[in-house]
Amino acid sequence: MPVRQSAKRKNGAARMREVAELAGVSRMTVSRALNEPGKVKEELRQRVLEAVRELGYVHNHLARNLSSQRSNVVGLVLPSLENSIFAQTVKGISDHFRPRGFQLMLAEAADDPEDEERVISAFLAQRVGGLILHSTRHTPATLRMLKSTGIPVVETGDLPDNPIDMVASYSNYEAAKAMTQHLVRLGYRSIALASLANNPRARERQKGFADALAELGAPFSSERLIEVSRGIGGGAEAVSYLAQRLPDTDALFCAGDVLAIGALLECNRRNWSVPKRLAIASFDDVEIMRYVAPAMTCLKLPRYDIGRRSAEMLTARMQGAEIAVKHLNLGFEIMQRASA
Amino acid sequence: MPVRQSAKRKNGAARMREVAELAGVSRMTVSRALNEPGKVKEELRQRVLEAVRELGYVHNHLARNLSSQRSNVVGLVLPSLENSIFAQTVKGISDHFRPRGFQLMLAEAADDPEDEERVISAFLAQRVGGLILHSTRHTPATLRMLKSTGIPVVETGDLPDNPIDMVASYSNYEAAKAMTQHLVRLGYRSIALASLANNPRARERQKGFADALAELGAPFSSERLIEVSRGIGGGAEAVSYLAQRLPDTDALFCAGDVLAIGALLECNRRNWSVPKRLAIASFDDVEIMRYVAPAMTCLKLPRYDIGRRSAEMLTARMQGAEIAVKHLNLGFEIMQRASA
DNA sequence: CGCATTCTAGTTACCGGTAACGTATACGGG
DNA sequence: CCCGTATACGTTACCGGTAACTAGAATGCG
Repeated sequence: MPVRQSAKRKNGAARMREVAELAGVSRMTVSRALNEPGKVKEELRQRVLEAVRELGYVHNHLARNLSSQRSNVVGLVLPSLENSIFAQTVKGISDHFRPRGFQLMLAEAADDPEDEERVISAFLAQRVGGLILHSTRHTPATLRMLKSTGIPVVETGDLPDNPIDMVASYSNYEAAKAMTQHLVRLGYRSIALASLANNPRARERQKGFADALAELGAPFSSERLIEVSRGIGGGAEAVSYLAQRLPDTDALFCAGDVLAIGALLECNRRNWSVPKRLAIASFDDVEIMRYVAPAMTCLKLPRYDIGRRSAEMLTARMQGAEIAVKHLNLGFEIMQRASA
Repeated sequence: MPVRQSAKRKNGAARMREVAELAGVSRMTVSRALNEPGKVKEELRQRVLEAVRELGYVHNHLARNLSSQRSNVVGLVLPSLENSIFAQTVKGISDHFRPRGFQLMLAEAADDPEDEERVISAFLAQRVGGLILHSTRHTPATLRMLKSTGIPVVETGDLPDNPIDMVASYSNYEAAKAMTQHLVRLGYRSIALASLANNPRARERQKGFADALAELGAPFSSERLIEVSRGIGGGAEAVSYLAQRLPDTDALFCAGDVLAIGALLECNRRNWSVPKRLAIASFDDVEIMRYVAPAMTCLKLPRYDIGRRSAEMLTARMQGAEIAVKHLNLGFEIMQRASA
């Protein structure tokens, strides 16, 4: 006695062939009804959709992507999953992708190009259709892999000198330089920069800071580049360092929102009035910056837009379009508040 | 004149068949050399690996997953991508998955079950091998879909009454209740709770709060359940509300770290001493809680472990193991500090 | 009204792997 | 020495779709 096909399946998921049989059409018609509705007559399309509903059919994008040699999946590589700064970028990406049927694959590569290489290699194995890399430093092997697959890539996190493909970012160098110039214009004479070590973006910020001071003929020495540890404690370290080693410093520029909060709290603890005893400026405008007392002067970076625009460029290219402007400098803004 | 096979390919990626030819073995041997190294003689395995290197071959997991009817991809649904609270959970998941060759697909479903249904449906189309849902409220259609595919699912964010499959979480009800009892023990007599609206987890916290007060015979009325808007501003709203409507309140329990910070800043602005004029306790222990003045009394929730344990259970099940304990209550801790 | 063109749906082959089974060789024990 | 069992690799069929091509029907146009 023949067993009905559907009863044979270990896995409950219906296949397109069953939908086709139920609707009395060929598989190809089902495929078209789902992917290019305009190419199937309304009546048949309805029959197909009803069969889909009845069987609880779920389109198999694995098979679709394999067969069509395309992909609706995009890989995103972030330096850190814990830093809420990146959350806005992820949100921008996700907001763009969701209504368009793209999926986001996420991985972390802690500012280590070797790590990034492994992660990208895994993404390529999944045959992602595009990549967003929050990093501009890559191993030669990574560059080779990306070149040879030819998938669209957006780099962000900084404006690289030799982009792989597309870019959507602001310039860490320019932003740090602008804020430094701003502080000088405000009258501060002895400025220090606190930033994290081992981070290419932090290094660009240091360069921007140093160059701004040099151009303005303001006093500068490398001891004004303070490298501190991650987290709020790092901000406190910076202030303690100033108290001990550079007590004449009148402004501290923190290359990160968390550091700035840490510095502010440490000033409070020491009863240093901000900005009178020490002015503080921050690199990132998160919500709390507007609410602390004094409100924090900072750079406002286009975090959300970086995500949105990256996703836009990527989907355009994945759908075969050529992009007119491949390198987006999304700029920044200085939010002048009370802390400096 | 015959064209060499490799020259025909539009897409540069080498296929397994080419690796097989170069190594002088069958495709199957290549597949085994990559997936079950023990089943291939060392010499052949080396030949295969060399061919892989020479051709820059990247294993196609799309084809692998389709053919093997398995999947190395897990879907994660979060209520919000912007809330840094979830970042720790994502990190826990990612840390577990990465060394094991699993990939993470991410999507947002803003505490809306309909939204979640769409997202899950898209994940099923991608044939994810498992799901982690930061939510315990689902549509009937969602439950049907998940039941029929039978893939392993971990719910988190709260302890649900009728779990779909596995659970790894703490109890919002119990946590809120414990903190409320703690505040009462500390001597506070007139306590209010600030939380967000339209959020099932917030509702559980309200219940725990109300029940704790009821059991202790402490005064309670529903006007002590303050619903505020998201963000730091929400915390300020709560304090303003108390100032106007319930000035005798001596402790404010904030159902979220951001609200607590907002409340604290608003108290500073009003020159209300914390905890003397108003004690504040928070629901989540983020780094800043230890550093604000006064340091914030709060609940410490196992955010990272939720991610790690969820991923552990999922990978075990995806590899065919049966799980002894499917429902994990990961508990919480009260961090007694200075703000209450 | 006849023929070229467009539309619609079906057929065939293939995407790039793996499962299941088959076969030859090596091995071990009675 | 023979046979049962591993071991190591190959063969065949299939996973669930889509591209490219084909054929028949409908439509447009001079």
